[in-house]
Amino acid sequence: MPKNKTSGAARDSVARPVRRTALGRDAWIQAARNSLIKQGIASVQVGKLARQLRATRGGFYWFFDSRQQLLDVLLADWATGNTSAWDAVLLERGRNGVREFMDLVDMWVQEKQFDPQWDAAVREWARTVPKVAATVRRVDDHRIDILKRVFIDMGYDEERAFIRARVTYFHQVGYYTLGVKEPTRRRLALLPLYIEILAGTTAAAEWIASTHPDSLATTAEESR
Amino acid sequence: MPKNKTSGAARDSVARPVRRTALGRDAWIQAARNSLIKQGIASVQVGKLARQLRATRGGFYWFFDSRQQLLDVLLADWATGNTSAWDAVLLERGRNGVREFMDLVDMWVQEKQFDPQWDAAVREWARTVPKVAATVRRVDDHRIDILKRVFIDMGYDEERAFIRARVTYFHQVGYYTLGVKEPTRRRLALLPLYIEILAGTTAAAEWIASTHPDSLATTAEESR
DNA sequence: CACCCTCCATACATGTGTGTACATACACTA
DNA sequence: TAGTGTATGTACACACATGTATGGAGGGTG
Repeated sequence: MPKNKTSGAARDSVARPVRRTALGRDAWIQAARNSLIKQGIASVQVGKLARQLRATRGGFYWFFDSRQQLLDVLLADWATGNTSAWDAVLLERGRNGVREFMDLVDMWVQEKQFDPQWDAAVREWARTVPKVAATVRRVDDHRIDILKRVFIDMGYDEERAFIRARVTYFHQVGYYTLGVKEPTRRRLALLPLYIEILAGTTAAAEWIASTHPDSLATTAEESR
Repeated sequence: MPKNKTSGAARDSVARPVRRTALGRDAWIQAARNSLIKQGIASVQVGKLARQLRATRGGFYWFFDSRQQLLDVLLADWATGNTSAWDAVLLERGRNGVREFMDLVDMWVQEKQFDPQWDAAVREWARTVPKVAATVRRVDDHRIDILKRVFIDMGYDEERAFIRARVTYFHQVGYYTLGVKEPTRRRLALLPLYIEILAGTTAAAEWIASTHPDSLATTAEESR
């Protein structure tokens, strides 16, 4: 057993500043979520997170028993955190169905309140881990059901509302899965055409005019 | 250097039968593709493939310089192999646009000629590897362009054809990304409703009747 | 039959990730 | 100021993946 401990700095000391406040459990979780979203579940490694946090792996195991436990937390966080915005739409029910639908559309266009990249990352994760797949499926079914109610409020019968909910949701998932990057302007310009197909109504123009008065709806060239 | 070689069986010899014929390069590629589709790109490991093939890693490096080279082949194979069916649709152009559209729909419903799981696996892979993402993007754009031409043949103007192509393609990607599993019967029953929304025509019923006379189009309960 | 080329097995070196043991620094309290 | 719980650093053991070096089995061909 070699006891070469003359120098306090070991091999992997990389200019680690003295931290005044403790990291805390949440810091590890946030770092993990960011890594998950940006580089996939395989990149969520204790050592990598430690480097990002300017720390070593030692502290991690104070908060978590194992890496797997962290992953479980990550999944649970997603299931509750990235769907709450959906539920809000149905809280004020009985309004015009079109209005409810536009609230969801607004959520997608703005990309506030819910993060499509987060969705995509978890979906990628789910493809190879059954437990994750089950959770994602629950969330998807829930969201589709919300959409279905919205279409029912718009006057569609059960079956047609279900199909439109599916088409709309699948379309949105595909849109983000393909990573389409368009400026908000362009997105708003195309919006009426999307709405016409998905919702079967042309009542998108005045909504855009009222919520985004700065958009001139210029139909520019496609710029995915 | 310990020379305990009394037994010919080493640590990783797992009842390996004497192989009469050589594996060949294609055997490695096929095993890799299967593993990619079923368990993701991270599972494509030289050791794992060797075990599946009842061999050791030794032979692999005779055909490939590195694991990366195998992955490159895998990507190239997908780009050419899983899109050829799309191109075939446009070879006999000038037919009825509805007919062309139905050919694509048939491809999706039958899940022949192209493998949605293969698509999903590569898409998952693309999310974290830019080079793969670039290839997937090229393929996606190409397919969307094909769909656009089909809609133009149906009578839509450029812009509307483009949007319908997108909605249709995104919808399909989402459908497979979510891993919806339905019996073909159920799928055919819902088809007219899908077509009505996506293509804006009700000309799906007679097509189903002519190509799938055995389907009674029973609108059963949803059974994702 | 000898030879050679193809293909595969074995052993080794290396890198990297996880989890555990233990020492240690810091803050807060008595 | 001594003490206690919280949080982190350091070192070790282990597992496993990649890639290299090298020997050898086996079939075709002169």
